[in-house]
Order: sequence, then C-alpha cells, then structure tokens
Amino acid sequence: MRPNFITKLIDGEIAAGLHSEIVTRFPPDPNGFLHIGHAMAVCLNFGVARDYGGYVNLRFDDTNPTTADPVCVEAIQEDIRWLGYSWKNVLFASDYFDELYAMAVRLIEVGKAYVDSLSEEEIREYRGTVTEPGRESPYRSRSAAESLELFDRMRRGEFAEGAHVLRAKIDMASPNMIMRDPILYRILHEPHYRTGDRWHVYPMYDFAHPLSDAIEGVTHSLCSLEFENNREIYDWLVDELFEPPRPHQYEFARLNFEHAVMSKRLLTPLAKSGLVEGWDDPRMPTLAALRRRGVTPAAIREFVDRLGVTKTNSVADLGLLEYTIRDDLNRHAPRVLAVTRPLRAVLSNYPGGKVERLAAPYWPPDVPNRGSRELPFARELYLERDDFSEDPPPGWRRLSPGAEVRLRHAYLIRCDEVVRDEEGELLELRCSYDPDSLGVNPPGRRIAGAIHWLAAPSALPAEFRLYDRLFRVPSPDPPLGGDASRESLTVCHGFVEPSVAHDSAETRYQFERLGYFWRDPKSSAPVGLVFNRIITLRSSWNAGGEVRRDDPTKSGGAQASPPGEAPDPVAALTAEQRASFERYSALELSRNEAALLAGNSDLANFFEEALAHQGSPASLANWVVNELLRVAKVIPLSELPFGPAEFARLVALVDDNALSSRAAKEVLKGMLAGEGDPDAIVAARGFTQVSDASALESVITRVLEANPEKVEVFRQGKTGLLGFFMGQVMRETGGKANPQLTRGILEAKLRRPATPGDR
RNA sequence: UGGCCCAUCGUCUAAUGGCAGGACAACCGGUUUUGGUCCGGUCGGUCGGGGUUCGAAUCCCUGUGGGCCAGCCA
Repeated sequence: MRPNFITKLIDGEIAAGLHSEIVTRFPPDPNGFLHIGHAMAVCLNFGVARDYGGYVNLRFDDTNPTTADPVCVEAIQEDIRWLGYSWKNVLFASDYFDELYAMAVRLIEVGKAYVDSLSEEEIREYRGTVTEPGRESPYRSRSAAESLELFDRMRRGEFAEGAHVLRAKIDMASPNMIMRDPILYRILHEPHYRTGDRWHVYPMYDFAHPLSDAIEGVTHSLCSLEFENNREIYDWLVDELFEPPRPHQYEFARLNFEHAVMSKRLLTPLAKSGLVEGWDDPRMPTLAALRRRGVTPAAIREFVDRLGVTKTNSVADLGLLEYTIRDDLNRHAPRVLAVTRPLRAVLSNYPGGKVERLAAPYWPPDVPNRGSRELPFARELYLERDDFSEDPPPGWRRLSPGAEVRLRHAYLIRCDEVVRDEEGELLELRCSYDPDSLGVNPPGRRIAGAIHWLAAPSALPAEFRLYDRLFRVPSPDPPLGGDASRESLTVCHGFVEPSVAHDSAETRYQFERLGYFWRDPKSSAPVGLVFNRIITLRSSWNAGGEVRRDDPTKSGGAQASPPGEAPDPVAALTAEQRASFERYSALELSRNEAALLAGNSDLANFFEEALAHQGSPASLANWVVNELLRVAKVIPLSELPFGPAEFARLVALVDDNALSSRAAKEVLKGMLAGEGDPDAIVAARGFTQVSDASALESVITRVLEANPEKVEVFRQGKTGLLGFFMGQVMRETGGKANPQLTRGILEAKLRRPATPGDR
C-alpha cells in the first residue's frame, strides 16, 4: 500500500510500541453483492493487515435477521478471494449474541442502560431534532431490576415487536443525535439464519459492532466517513465494557463513481429488473460483474492504490480504472486477430486452393514476452467492415477504393472493386495482393496503415459482446429504466483466428485494433465461442469514429467562493464579554485577539494569570491565541503539564531575543511533553539563539558552497529557493540561528555573484 | 438552524512551518506492420478575507462551499 493517513498513524503507534500485532476486520452486511465501491475498504483492511504482518477477520454483520442472505455470504467470500486477499477467521456478529446480551445486562446493572417502553413514534418525538435537544423518556428512571426483568422477557419473546427497546442511558441533549440514548436492542420475532429461533431480541449495529471489535482484539476498525458520528458511541461502549488495549475506529472516504449506481437500494432492484442479466452482468459495478467481464484483480488493486486513502469526499475517475485495466492487460494479453463485423474480400490474383501459414508473433516488440502462432492466409478473407470506406474522411489510414493497406502480419492489398447486391448494399470487395510485400514494404511506396483480417476458410465463428457504460447520465437516479442506455450492450457475430481453440478458456486476449477480450465464463462452453469485451483500446482516431465521451452535463470545477469579508468579531460578544474586550484592547491587543480572548473564558483566564507573572500583553496574547489555542483543542488547559507562569516565561524569552520564535515552539513542545520549565529545556537542549553575525556568515557560506547548482537556479530567478537555504541554515544550527539576521546575510550573498575566485 | 468532518492542477493525490511534486485526462511531437504500447514535451492548482512567522498549502480567527447525523438499517 502507498502511505496514507492510516498507515502513518499505525507507523507512529508501532514506533511508540503500542501494538504487538495489527488486527483489522472487514464487516460486510451479508445483503447484496460487493461492488467496486467496496474495493477500497477491502484493499485497505486487508492491505494494512498484510503490510504489517497482522491479520483480518472477515465478520458478517448479521445483526438484522430480516435482511441477511446466505447467498451473499458465499458470494462475498469469493469476491474477496478473487481480489487476492485472505482472512484469518470467518466470523459472524451472531457468534457473539450471548456475550453481547451479557454485556447489555451488565450495562443495565450499572445504570447505563434501561428498557424503554415508548412507542416508535414517541421515541422519535422525544429524540428532538438536530437543532433542539431531546427529552428524557419517562421510563428512563425505571429501576435496574425492572429493566432487567423486562429485558429478559423481551429475550424470551413475551412482547410484541416494538413494545420495548433497550437503550443506553447517555444524554438526551447531546448535540450528537446518536448519543441521545441510542437503542441497543430491539424485539424482532424473526428467525435468524444462523441462530434459528433462539433470539427474540437482536442488537443494533451501534452496539454489536464496537463490542465485536473489542471481543476479537481488533486494533484498527476502519470504516467509511458516514460513520464518523458513530465513533462517539463506539468509544462510549468500549470504554464502558472493556479494559485497554482497546480498538479504535478510523474513518476514510469511500469510493464514489459517476455513471454508476452503487447503493444497495438501487443495485438490488437493478439486478432483479431484467434490464441486466443479474448481479454479475458485465455492465454492473459489482466485483462479480467485473470478474465475469474479464477485468483482472490486479487492475482493481492498482486502481484503488493509485486513488489513495483520504478523508476527502471525492468522485473517482473512470478513466483511471480504464487505465489500470489496460495497463495490466497490455503486458499480459497475447495479441490475436478477430473480426467482429465481417466484410468478405476476395484476392483475385491469389490462387484458389492455396493456403499459406504465416508466422505471427503473439507480442509486439515493446512487450517483453515471447511466442508466436501460425496464421492461415487464403484467397478469401474477412476484413472489418469499419476498416473500409468508399468515401474516406481526411486522415483515413485504412482501406478504400484504389487504396493500398497492409494486412497485419501478411501482405499489402489494394481494393480494386466494390461488389453490391440489387439494393446497392455492400456485398464484398475484390482486391489484389502484392506477393513481394510479405514482411517488407516495397521501396518507394508509403503505406498508411495496417488492418486486421482472417482467412475465411479457417476462421472460427464467434459472438462478441461489446459493453458500454450502463448509464448515460453522471448521477443516475430512479426510475432506473429511463437512464439506462440501450447501447450498453452490442452483440456482434464474427470470427476469430483458429489458434484460440487451443488456449485455456481463461486467456485474456488483445484482439488487435479492437480491444481486450476473453471468453464469457458463463455462456461460452456449450454454445460456442462467446467473447466479452473487457475494454476497448485507447484511441486517438476520432474523425467519423466513435463519439468522444466528454460529458456536456458534467459540472465544472470547484466554484470560487465569493470575495469574503469577515464579520466584526466584536459584534457577537455579550455585554460582559464586551467589557473584557475593552480592557484587552486597552492593553493594545489586536482587535481579533482581544475579541477571541473575551469570548473564551478558559483562554482568557490563562492569559490573565500569565500576564500577572511577566511579559508584554501583546506578545502574550499573540502566543496564547496562535499557539496555545491549538493545544487547548486537544488537552484542556487545566490538564497541561505546565502553568501560566511557565508559559509567560517562554514568551518573555522570545521577547528578550534569547530565543527565536522557531526555537520557542520547540521548547513549547518540550513543555507539553513534560520536560520541565522553559529555562531548563533551553539549557538542556541548547536552544539559545545565535545572533553573532560572523558565526552565521560562516554557516551560510558553507550552505551555499554545498549547493552551487541551487545558488545558480536562485540567481536565475527562482527566489522561492530562499526558503530552502533558510531551512538548510536552520538545520545546520539546530534551529538556533537568528532568522532576521540570517535572512539578511543570505539575501546579500545570493544577490551578488559571490566571492571572487568562486566559480 | 445544532454538532462532527472535509477543501491543493479538469480528476485523484503528495509536500517534519523551508524548492507546490506525481499520476490520470487533455494537447503537441517522435517511434511503430495495432489510430495500441513506449518515449519526449505542453497546458494546468493551494476556496475567499484577516492574522502569527524570517518564511504558511500547512498554525490561529473568520467567511464560503460540500458531506454526514433526527431508522427499532448498516
């Protein structure tokens, strides 16, 4: 895997000695097939486990007995194996129903969960909205004993569905809707395909998922962005019920595509609609369909790897998938000849019964593979209908009346005559061949192009299925029928060269000039040869050819934000805060800093305490707002390993010019790490600023002499390199160089062509 | 309207606060018995406004835009 924010995180954790083994899990809902959008999740979870020498548990999330489908359980395993991954255990959330139930009981016992008897609608009403807090259920204060008894009776099936639910007791006013007493268990009188009729209560995803992770010892639970809000309940439950080390959930952006429907909601009806053949119809975005179409797992892995793992919502470019498919096939698919739309051509000067066997390499010179086969050549040929034009457009490099082309691996031919039937329909071509042109171009003749062909007597009949994207529009929506393209499948009847009869059925070919194909694994064997087109060749020929796939409907790039103007920060302050603001302003803080402090009492208190110790108000406010605020987002100020006094001392060191601000930030890091007070850190690590001009000068000279070519480039105008030189000097001096001084000397030395004798 | 998350070439994605780079696409050229491949080149970007800093894509504030959350789905 390429490095990404997940692998970097794990690298850090491993360096810190946090893990003995990395364990991930892949948790499909056994309902619906895996599709290309899942490929990211599969490659990430399995790739991380593989790269770090850990393992993956394949765990089917079968917490809902009404939707789980055993057919999908098998199909999903096959898809993952096909992608090239293996797991350590195949597990089911239902394996943990007993443990999960016991944990729910424990939660009730400690007063962290209760049985609620509100109706479904009431629960919804009580939950409030995203902008208004919810209200507590009257049953929330029910005794643990009563909840315990009710929950047990729920389990035994004594109540109707919906009569009661088990909820966590958290906070009905939480700004995160998910934390408003989330439902943990619901009554479902539904047999489960693995546990039968043993249970009448089933856990919700939010309950089962984190706890299953914890039970299994999963270290990294990687899921898609839409579960970000669920992380809070994940952490709450795991902290409540488990001791560290515990699993953590991380979210990444899942794959999105244009011209494809990928939600289960849309895919399932499509699979069953008759519009396509089913889940594995080669036009579907499922992995089963891609597999049947002939796409290689390596191409999909490469595609996912090139996209990368991030938290940015994005739409994947089909062009990249096409590229990785072609790139893989180009190196692995032998070239053979096939004609999809046959046009007969008779060579009038070639003897009737004669058949030549021409040696034809399977690979072009640029692909480092060897091997060749014999290609029969005869008087009667099939050419590609699209390779002949009676009225060729400019730039035509194929056959036309009177023109001469190369038959690939064979002779030059010229079209002498066009034969038509009574209706004027093109019937066949009369051509003549040049017997001296095998393997050589006769001197003095420019041959524009080469076309593919087949000797009619030995050509094998075959069916070709040419697939195009299913949907014309970038974001298809139901009703699906209207958006589905009728041209998404074209069936042609033509021929292939006889050599393919000897090949393994899984061989992927390049039919020269047509695209990559393989035999359809479902319909080929008994019926005859049926080839799926995996993908076309890239083509730069466009005149009169296929329509470019540019989308006029495609929206433009990101919209520029309108020229913005920040509102006055003071306007939002309360009267009391405004008083503080006035006080801070009098201290000559900037307007923004004064307003920020006035509106943040924790920060303001810290600031005022620091001010009581030493330092100028303006620099102190500067450091509090620009540096301390960042750490305050992670650690509450009260839990800092240092206090306002130490912070004030740090700022004073900068003000006294003893420390560069760069070094001061390093010192702050040290203080955060609990290394002691600023003076101690400065002494221990030798951070004292170097402001001695001659000392700096010698360092700078060294840096410039070590990078003569950079100096040259700088003098040619790439002034951005100043940052590079500054960085080098800082590195040399361990960040202690006085930056203003350094910059001044650096600029002076760079401007004029250095010392005499130099260069 | 509350909370959380996200924002870099057309697209996807890199860049311990120190040279904004790569890939795909597009375009131009070269090689070619595939209008393929390969090779060379061109075009093109840090969402806006303030601030911190010698230096900001990166840190702080703010605006804008997008995603997710009000299932007894996952």
